[in-house]
Amino acid sequence: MKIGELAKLTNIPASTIRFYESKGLLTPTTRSANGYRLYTQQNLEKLQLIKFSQSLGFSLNEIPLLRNENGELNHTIIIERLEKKQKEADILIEQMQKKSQRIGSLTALLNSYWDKGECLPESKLNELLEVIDYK
Amino acid sequence: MKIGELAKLTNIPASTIRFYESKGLLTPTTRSANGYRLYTQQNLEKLQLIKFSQSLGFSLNEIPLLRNENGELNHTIIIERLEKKQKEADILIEQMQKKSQRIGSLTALLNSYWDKGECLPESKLNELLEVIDYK
DNA sequence: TATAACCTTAAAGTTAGCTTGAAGGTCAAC
DNA sequence: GTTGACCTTCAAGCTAACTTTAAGGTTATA
Repeated sequence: MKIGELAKLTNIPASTIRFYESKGLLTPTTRSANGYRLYTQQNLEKLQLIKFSQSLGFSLNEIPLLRNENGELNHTIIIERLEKKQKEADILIEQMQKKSQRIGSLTALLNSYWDKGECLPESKLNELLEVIDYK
Repeated sequence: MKIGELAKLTNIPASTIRFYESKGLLTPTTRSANGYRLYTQQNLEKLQLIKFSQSLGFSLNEIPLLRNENGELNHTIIIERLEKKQKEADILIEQMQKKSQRIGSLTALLNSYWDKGECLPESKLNELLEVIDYK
């Protein structure tokens, strides 16, 4: 199939597919006589695997590292990196939860000032940050 | 105080402080005769508030929007935006939790293949993605 | 045959939040 | 009087993952 068809099937812009090629991530198996890129079902699956890997938190630079020299997926490395990504994700979750809590506390605090008809004393920032457990 | 002192006190590089000024976020109250930037305690607090706002998820472009024309913090807008940021954070947490679970399922699946001495069948990607609840 | 919908390449632009570099002025100490 | 640590401005560079533009070749259809 030509690049436009692949783009439609995967919902990935042709420009992005060409960009991935320039990064060495996905080279079409063949070219037609006129120079058009021709993709196979395997190419399509590899493209989907790229998007899937991204969704797991892998950068475009990391994706080729999941395969060994002959292009096969390397189980050992994949599992190792997956566990690392999971740890990173879990740390991020914790940080985001703290952030969400801080926002909640801050909102409550601002509302209590507001209810008293007062303004947030910008000079009391440091106290404020302690109240909502920042730093 | 001069920019170097402010940089040391806040642990923010002088280049970053100048960059914030170029973005209209923090203008020093005065300049000395030789053109050096001179900052006050209020300037320092405003700088810390910038960093704090960033930590809550506000972009540099959003930060000025939290103040009204005369430069005062606008409670109504702040609370409105804080609630929006909290929702965004909570959505991100959910997504990250799903991602972490997907990684866990995928790792388990890969390990089960591996234990049987088999390789991941790249062509069965679609089945795989269903197993780990992707899409 | 013309026109629209494809395809090609190479290079530049985008966004955010900085950092780095070049070229030079200021100031305190030795 | 010179060395070194400051400060100044303006401009360019950086990263990631694309997108856009320009200039041109190909193909299907009316």
